[in-house]
Amino acid sequence: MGRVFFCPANMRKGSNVTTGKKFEAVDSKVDFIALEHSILGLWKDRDVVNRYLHRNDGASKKFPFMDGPITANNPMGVHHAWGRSYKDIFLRFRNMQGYAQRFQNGFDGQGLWVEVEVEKEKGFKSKREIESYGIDRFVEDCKARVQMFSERISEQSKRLGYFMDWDNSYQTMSDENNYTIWLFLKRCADNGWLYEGEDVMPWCPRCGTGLSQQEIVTEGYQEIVHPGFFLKFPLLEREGESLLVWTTTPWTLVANVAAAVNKENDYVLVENTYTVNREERTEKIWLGAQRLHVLKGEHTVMETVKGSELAGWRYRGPFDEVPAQSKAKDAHRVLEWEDVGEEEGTGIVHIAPGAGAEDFRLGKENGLPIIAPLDDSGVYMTGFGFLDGRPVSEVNDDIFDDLKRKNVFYKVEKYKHRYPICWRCGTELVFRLVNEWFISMDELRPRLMEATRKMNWIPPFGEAREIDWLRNMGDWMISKKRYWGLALPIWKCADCGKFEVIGSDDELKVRAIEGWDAFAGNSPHRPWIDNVKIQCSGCGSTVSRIPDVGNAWLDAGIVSFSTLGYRHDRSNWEKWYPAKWISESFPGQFRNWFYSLITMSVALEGQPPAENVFSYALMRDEKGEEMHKSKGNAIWFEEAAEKMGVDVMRWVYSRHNPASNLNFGYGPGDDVRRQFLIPLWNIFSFFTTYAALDGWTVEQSLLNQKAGTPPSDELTELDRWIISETNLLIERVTEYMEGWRIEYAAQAIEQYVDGLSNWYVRLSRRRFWKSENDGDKIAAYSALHYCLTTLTRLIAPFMPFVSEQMWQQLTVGHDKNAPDSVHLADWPEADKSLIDEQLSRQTQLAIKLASLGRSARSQSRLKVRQPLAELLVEVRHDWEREALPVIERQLSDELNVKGVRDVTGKGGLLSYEVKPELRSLGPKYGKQLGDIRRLLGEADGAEIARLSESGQQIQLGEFTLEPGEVLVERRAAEGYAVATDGGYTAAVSTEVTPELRAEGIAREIVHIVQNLRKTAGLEISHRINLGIEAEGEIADALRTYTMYLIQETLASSFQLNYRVAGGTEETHDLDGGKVTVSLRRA
RNA sequence: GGGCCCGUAGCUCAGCUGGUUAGAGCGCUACUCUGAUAAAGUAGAGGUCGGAAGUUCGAGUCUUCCCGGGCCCA
Repeated sequence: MGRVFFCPANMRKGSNVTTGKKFEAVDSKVDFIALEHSILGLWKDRDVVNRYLHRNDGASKKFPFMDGPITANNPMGVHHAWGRSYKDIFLRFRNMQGYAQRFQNGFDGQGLWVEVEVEKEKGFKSKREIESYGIDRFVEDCKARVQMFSERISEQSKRLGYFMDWDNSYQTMSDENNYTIWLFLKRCADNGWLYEGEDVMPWCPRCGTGLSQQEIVTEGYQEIVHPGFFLKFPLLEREGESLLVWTTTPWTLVANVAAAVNKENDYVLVENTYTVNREERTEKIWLGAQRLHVLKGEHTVMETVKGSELAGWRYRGPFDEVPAQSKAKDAHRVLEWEDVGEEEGTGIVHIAPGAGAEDFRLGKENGLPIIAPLDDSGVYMTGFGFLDGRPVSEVNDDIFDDLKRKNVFYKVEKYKHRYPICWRCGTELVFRLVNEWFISMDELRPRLMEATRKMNWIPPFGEAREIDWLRNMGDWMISKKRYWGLALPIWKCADCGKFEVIGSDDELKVRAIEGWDAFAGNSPHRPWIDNVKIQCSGCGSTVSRIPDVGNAWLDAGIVSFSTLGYRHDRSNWEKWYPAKWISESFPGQFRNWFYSLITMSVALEGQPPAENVFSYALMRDEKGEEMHKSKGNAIWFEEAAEKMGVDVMRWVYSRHNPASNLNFGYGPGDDVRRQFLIPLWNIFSFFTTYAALDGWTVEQSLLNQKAGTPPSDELTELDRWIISETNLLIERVTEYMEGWRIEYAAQAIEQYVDGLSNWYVRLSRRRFWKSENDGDKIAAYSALHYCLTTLTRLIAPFMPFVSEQMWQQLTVGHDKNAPDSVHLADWPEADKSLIDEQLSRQTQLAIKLASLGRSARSQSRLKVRQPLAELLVEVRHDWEREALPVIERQLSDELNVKGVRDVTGKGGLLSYEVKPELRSLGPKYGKQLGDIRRLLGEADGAEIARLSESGQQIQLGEFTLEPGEVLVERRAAEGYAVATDGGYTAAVSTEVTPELRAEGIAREIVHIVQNLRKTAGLEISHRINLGIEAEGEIADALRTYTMYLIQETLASSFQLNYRVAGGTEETHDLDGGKVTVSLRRA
């Protein structure tokens, strides 16, 4: 090694920046949760959050984040904390790198979810109750709820260590947000994309509103058991024959218009004999050829035809007598429909275009009449006979009886399937014919796809998911027949039918012909906005707003415009749009926020709203099961924060692969605390304890630029190694974080900490412990301090609390240029000149050989305290042989041997004993086995072992043995204990000479004294008076190693065969005799 | 029916563009070591990398098909 001058770039801030401040010892025991609270106080006292938010205000490079609004309807759970940790971590990382950023948090507050909670609070069960309570009061209650939970979530987020501009969060319920959506909707109308349509929609009878496609798919399906009704449709032109149909929604039978078959499939006519009420009955029934097993009783197949033969047949419907059927009953016939399958039911499908989404489409294609049976509360309208005025949920039994009476009932059996339910109240949905407002997607769809492909999706399969959604989705239904939400700015003339979209508050004021004064001063919500009337530009009539409110994803989708002053402050908007990145959980957001954000951005500006989309999966409990309040396995944020600690929580999140579900709980938290956080803390505690003891200060650091820069030979190989590793770590973590591979970054840090703890510190302990303040000791302090201060900044984004504590004690006041919070510090930059790949590989080799050496020692049954003469190693590569002298010291220290010898290629560490494998050789060779046994004994065991293990045949005199026909046993060569793995071998000589034995005894005694010091409650720095009573070889050893004993145990005085009066004492029975140790603080 | 993801040790998962003998943590047992460590080390196991075929000098990794699980759409 040449003389290299050390001066790490990240410490090169100028001369004389250090102070003579001493370190304060840190206890190895720590209460992380108390620490977190004290750090929260420190941040407050020093105004750290504010200074953090504005530290890059003047920066030329920027990295704008656009926050997806969190629903302000409930307190935050640990699953929210997961997503918010990602946001905070990447924001902190970029902030340390010096990018200007946006720190605006968002709250989502309009929509049915809030209404449902307020209804629960008030005990409302229907829309009528809301209206009699007063829409204005109800809306105010919704606003208040959102306000309350916004504050609650803000407080929780602060506890999480989430640094945001909390006083400046945006609200989707704000006037600005709503009016910006008006602008968007007007643009849609101008482009001809906005229309009012009739459709059959999934409908919640309790909430009295339709649900959009997006809403159903999230949590919208449940396994439900329904009655599967089988019934007969008698055919008009084929006397005595019936179609057998099946339905799980008997309430739709009254709206039946047609029956459908698949023209490709086979259908059969059967003569079916079965018993009803002890009476035998025979009927002719048509059904799918693959569905015969649904029949009761006996059957005989009479005829088989393709479905196309059935098309056009007319039948009598089950409810032809009710008035509402008057327009349909003569039209009942069989249709062809390719979607009819053979997997369930009878192969013949009942079609009710007014009560099913697919039915509606089929009806339109075939020009069928539509019968719509239900009102908006799920109650039958008039014209449906005995069903009139009855709620849909109660009619199954009566329909059942009625069909029996009409003799068209065949049978009923339970049927379990996935059925849509209301995602907020759990009510089973029905399908209803309604008028709703839509944004047409035909023109937008290709543009949305193009924008989606331009974005960088993390994980990459997100793009495919979004594209798949865009390909399959229908038009966007944006209306909702509710109260609390965006007031759709659509005024539709009752007289001429013309509708107009108002694009802003100013425009409305100009157009208003009445009601403006009643509205002015209120937010643009119901009921106040509904006062405002305009004049129809078509016919001049006075026009009211439609009563509908908007889909909540409009609210969240507009934020890339509304939060940036798109309407009034273009330059600000231009500065921050489009976002550099956004982040949400992916399972729901492809069709929700990602979708609406892209749609609105493309519609208004023709470009993607963000460059990068970082998304993540779902949280489960630690057993992998879904978390549910009712199941009792949900974890509240506050509880987790105070029990597990926020740093631990955040590290659990950080080290996890975001693309897969996270099994979260106290078990995994505990693992992180024990395996990562405590070892990390212990290094910190170790450093401060000894630095305080020795009075070492940063002024003395070899890694600061000072007059006479120290040459590298002050630093050991070990120091240079850990400094190299530190710079490698900086490189890696930076690269991973820039590539959004947060879990790689966290795992790299974990590996580094493990190496720092279990190799660097472990092997350096003696350097700190020895009493003289020499160059080697100063080098050790310098290296370790450098590592810790660098590491502190690398972990700051992930664990803001513990990193802050470490920064305060390692840097603040020691380095004059250091900011008073780690979160105001710069992200470290790697100094490539300090990275030594060769040294890295060499040390890896040392770690591997040490592991083998420990294994060998453990087989020798000799304690590591017993010094041994030498370690013999075999390695595989030339560079490894050359590296051995470099790592010799590390190995001999770690394994307590006097020297390391390279025996690569020399053999001899192992001897092999080969025996015949009798089970296979016996039957094969019979009596010749004796010869084989003899020949094997004479042969070269090592050579046979080699052949056998490389799968080659073995020539043994006249015999040729297969590789599996010998058994190889390894023995260590005489006088050695051996361990081998993957071509590497380590052996220790097991011979203990009298000299080695004496040294071993001395070390044993030191060990006993050290333990006794602990027992006596002495601190590390206390000096003692020591007395030992012993005889024979123990006494001899102590005489030889008196100086060693005194140094190691900090003894001011030592006397052999003496008992320290009034001290602590212990007697031990050693191999060489009894020994009594007594000591007392000097 | 279409799209996406997943299948590696008892459990939870790593394994990046194909490359020596597939790893970690947890869990179990035994032993060792310890004046930083509530730790650590060593050993014992435990795997036909879901299955089959193919491409290749070489496949956990690429291709195809199949099986199983999950999510989404229809």
